[in-house]
Amino acid sequence: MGNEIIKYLSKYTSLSNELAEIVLASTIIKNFKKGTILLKEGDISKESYFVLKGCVRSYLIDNGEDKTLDFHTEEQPILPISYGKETLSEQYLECIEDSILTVNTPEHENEMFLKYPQFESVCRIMTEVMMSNFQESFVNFKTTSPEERYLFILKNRPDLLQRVPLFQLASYLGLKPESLSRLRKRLVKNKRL
Amino acid sequence: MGNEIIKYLSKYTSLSNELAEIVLASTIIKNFKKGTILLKEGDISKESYFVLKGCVRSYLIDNGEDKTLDFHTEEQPILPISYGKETLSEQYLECIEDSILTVNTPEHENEMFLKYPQFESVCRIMTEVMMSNFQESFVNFKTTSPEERYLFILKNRPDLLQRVPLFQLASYLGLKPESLSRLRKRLVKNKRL
DNA sequence: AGCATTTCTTAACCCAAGTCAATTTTTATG
DNA sequence: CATAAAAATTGACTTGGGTTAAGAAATGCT
Repeated sequence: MGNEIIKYLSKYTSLSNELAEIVLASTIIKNFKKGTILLKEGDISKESYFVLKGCVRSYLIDNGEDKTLDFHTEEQPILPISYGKETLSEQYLECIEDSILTVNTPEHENEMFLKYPQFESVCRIMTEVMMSNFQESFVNFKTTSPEERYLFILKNRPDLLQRVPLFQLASYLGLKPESLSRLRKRLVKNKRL
Repeated sequence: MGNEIIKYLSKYTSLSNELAEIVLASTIIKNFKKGTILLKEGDISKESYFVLKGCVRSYLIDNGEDKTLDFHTEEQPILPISYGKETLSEQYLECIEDSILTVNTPEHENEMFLKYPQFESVCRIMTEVMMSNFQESFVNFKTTSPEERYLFILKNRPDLLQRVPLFQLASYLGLKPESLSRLRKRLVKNKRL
């Protein structure tokens, strides 16, 4: 447990064995019980994460309504919107399963940058990769209907349907639970899905 | 013209006078006529931009349908989704006004990083800022209705309504032109807007 | 200026999502 | 295991966006 983060970094940036050792040695891994709130509205976000095991839901309360922004599962980074900023978070992060996460802070990062300047490059590239992936998610959301989004999840993250309650999935897809219920019914009827 | 980019960088990162000079001296500024396509489907994206003057529309053709992803105007960076990646772009970038842009390439960046290692830090921070802003845009889009999005534009980027044809604004808001037309009519009727 | 093209608006109709309310199913908990 | 609570479904009704088609308004062009 823990070298997943090296595997992940290596996918996008060439990491020397030396630097891999350093990253691995300085990575903080923590366990969180299901239900743990990692970040809540009004907090200042001081940590970013990487999911080794489990599932973290990102959401916000908008006019009293709980709206899921994302589900983070194995091998995915979690970068809070206000991470490293002074502004108060509107975002919540909740472990919806027992989870094992690497935990990172701006202070820790800066320390690493000073000690190992090559690490700055790794982080810049990773942020660029995350930006690119995130842009793709946005495009995907913007150019598809709720039905297409549901089918996309079914195809690309089928595990989510087992791990996540439907009413949370609904808000993730931009729907009310009742509508997701009807959408699913419609699919079964029309396409024998 | 050109020191806007320094002003922009300085908003988010502390730039030494020396580094500011260097950035300014090595910044490439180009003029583009209205209608210029900076990036098109199938291209490999080799340039990122910063708008000094004008307007660049980002869009893609999805099932034959033109869908606007963003409008980039003065003081805004343009980071193509596939910038620096090997993958073929699905995205288009078009100057919808005569525009003055700074032009940047991965090669140029890497050169700068080698010569001026502090510049890597500037770029990392800028990418983090862009990531954060972009996440906020996504949240905004995901948690609002087309009407709310229209009112948001009206409030926060009123210039767009003068600069951009409504049918392009419609797809930006996630609507068909006919629906935007009705939406606007509805607003006038109900809220005397 | 005059004509063609593009953009914008309007109307009628359909369908999917929202709303509200009630019920069923599933899950948690003593 | 029984009961309460939470989650999911269903139904009736409203509303707003998509579709198609037509016409009006604005813009471009020679």
